[in-house]
Amino acid sequence: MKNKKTSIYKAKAISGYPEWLPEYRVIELQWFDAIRSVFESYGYSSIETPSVEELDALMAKGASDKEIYTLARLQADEESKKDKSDARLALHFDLTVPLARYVSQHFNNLIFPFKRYQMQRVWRGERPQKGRFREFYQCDIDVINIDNLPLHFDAEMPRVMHEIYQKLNLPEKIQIRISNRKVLVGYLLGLGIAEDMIADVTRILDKIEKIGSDNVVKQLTDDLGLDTKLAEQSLALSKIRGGKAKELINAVKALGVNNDLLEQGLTELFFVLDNLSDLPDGDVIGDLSIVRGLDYYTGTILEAYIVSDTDFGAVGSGGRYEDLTGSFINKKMPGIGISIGLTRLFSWMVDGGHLEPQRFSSTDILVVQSSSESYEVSMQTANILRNRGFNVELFHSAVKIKKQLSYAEKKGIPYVWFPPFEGVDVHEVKDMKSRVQLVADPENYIF
RNA sequence: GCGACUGUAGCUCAGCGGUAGAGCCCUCGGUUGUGGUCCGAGUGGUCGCGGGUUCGAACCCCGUCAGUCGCCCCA
Repeated sequence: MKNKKTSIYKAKAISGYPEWLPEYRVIELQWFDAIRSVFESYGYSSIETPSVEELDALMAKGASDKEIYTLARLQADEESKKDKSDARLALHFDLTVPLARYVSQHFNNLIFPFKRYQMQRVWRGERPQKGRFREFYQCDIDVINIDNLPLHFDAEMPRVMHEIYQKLNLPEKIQIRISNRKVLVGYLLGLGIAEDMIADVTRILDKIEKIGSDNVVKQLTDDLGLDTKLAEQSLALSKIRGGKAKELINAVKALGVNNDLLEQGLTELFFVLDNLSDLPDGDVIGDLSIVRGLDYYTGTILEAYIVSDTDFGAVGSGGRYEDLTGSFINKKMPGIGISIGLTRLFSWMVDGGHLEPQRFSSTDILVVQSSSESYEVSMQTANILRNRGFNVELFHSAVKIKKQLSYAEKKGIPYVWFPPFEGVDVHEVKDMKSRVQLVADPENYIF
């Protein structure tokens, strides 16, 4: 190994691309299992779509403001770059657009309403930050149907979300906040705000919790030119928040704005909140400051936050879209879906020290190798134990027992097995925790 | 894309103009087949990179790259 230091590529983490040590990865896998079992308990089917889609497909919904990673071949020369036959590929930035493509493509083979779950990495080129990654897992469920989709599904989504957060053993409460874009948009239109300003106004209203009411009014007036009264009226809706469906609806009505869309939205929101009223107080609330991305959501919208750390950002979100597949197929297909931000939530747990590191490996038994001549007997012993269903590791060289025990200790392996060796013709097993060592038969020893 | 701060050993950091340091980790040892402690020894650094100032730069200046946090946006 004459590698000159100067030629070594210094190992370093790439910002925004998280990875965990084995003792935490185990827990991440447990999370996947827990989430999957809840998804399946509600009858969702699993699919997986490729990491890439054609760039045109990803952009079809006009989501061009997302930071999309495109793929390029290192060997691509000028000639092939001009080759139009190669469609440009890009990494998906969420799982909803791939779903739309998938449903359109496999339309004839799917059963509707199509309920699917998908747990995959997604990629976004945004600048990394605390809780914000460039590569991360999203765990999604969506229901998509032809022509119309019952409102019951709008209530099922937060219920599934709630169940998952319960299952993950989190140290802090997660709150699911629900609103309805028809309420928000209808209210603002009813106030007389121009349709083409709705997006800008809602974007600012969304910041109420982060920057406070005064600053919201300031931005609405300074940046958008709303007069102070209109700004305050706009804000009035966003201040409404609460658990009881009826009171929430009445509070909106008390603002005295009349608009058909608003009425429709209130009816939907009431249905959803009322349906969830059996859940513990504060776990699910109506919150009219919720805005969500403006791309395709049209009805119910929801976000989930860590109550003690809302600045950390949403750890789950979702909503209803009137027509998801419009750009892929000539059918109207409404849907509703949610996404659990697994990586964000998991990283919060790791960084906050909320996770108890697990064993480095799942090895149950380490079989000692006494000498190079005894390799055969050690291997046979390991096989016997492995055939009985245990996870067994055979130590990789005949070094001092001290080193082999130390290895087992560090890896958290609970048992060390000593096959017969010179002078001793029985097997022995040591319980690392109690330090007790006994004569044992690998064929039938009960651990 | 914009702004603030930070880059010294594998990790956490000290040093802040005069020949590179600590703790942890790792390796070896404290005799015979037995791990968590303790003791001793050792390996390991282009002080992010490139210029400049200076007799002399890890330290000062400029640039650059990277990281962290915030804005934007979002899981």
